[in-house]
Amino acid sequence: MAKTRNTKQKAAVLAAVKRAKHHPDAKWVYEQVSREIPNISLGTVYRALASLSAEGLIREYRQADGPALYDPNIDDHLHIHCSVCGRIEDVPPVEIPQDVLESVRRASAFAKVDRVHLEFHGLCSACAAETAT
Amino acid sequence: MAKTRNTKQKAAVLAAVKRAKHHPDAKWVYEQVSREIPNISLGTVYRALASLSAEGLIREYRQADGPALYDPNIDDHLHIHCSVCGRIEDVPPVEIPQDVLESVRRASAFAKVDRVHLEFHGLCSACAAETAT
DNA sequence: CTTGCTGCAAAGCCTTTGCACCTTA
DNA sequence: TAAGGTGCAAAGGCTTTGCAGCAAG
Repeated sequence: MAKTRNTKQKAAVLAAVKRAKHHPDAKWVYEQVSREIPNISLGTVYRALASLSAEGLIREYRQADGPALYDPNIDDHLHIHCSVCGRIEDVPPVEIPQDVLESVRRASAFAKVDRVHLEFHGLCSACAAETAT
Repeated sequence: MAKTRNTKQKAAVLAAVKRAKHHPDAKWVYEQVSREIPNISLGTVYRALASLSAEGLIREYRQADGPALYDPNIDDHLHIHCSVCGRIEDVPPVEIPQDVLESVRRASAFAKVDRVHLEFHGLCSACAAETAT
């Protein structure tokens, strides 16, 4: 890995992501960091986010729709999405049994299966309460 | 659902997706259909794909990176991606046990968990053969 | 005839990138 | 002072959309 410098921009981006109480996107981070460094550019935010992800200090979470999200939580975990409001919460990892992976491998004729993407969708309690109304 | 008309454009788009031996994107479909209907527009292809997906005749498969893919196979199934060449193959569905879903629901404090997204990544046999060389 | 569909082109959204200047180590 | 980072703005990839004319039912 190429050596990376400590700049105030990158530090501010890291701090912003780390203090987020959700899974922010680049725009949110940009707005946050702009308060401290008013002339920072969005391009720099993207570059810092990419660099921090590569270093493992944050996690990049690309979604099928919408912008990439950045996750301050680098521990192993999964996500659940509320289908109504879009809220995303962390949940503990779920293990897929080896024999299931093996059957997937056989069904696909792949040489190996090394990664599984698992994500949940549901209805968060806030939206459930509103719906009930 | 609003009633939808049968146009030759839509029929040609459906036929193109159905005869695809892979998971085509809009551009591929556009190129295919252009042979029959040379002046069809890409916008129409997108609209037809959206309409056919809504009708359940094909399946839309949005990826985190790259274009949306359209799947001629509407039976319940999952996908495995080769991390080297990007090839995508279908695999049979994998059931997540109810008690696992329930523990996810509890961990997230969601009212319910109704959908699970599961996808595999690995190394396809063709790429494995090349790597071995 | 009515209303949805089409072709065209423009715009939109998110992200990356080229470049000249600046700053870190 | 060398090399990576920054700001700016432009471009890029993919998709959607406004509009006026066309065609299916």
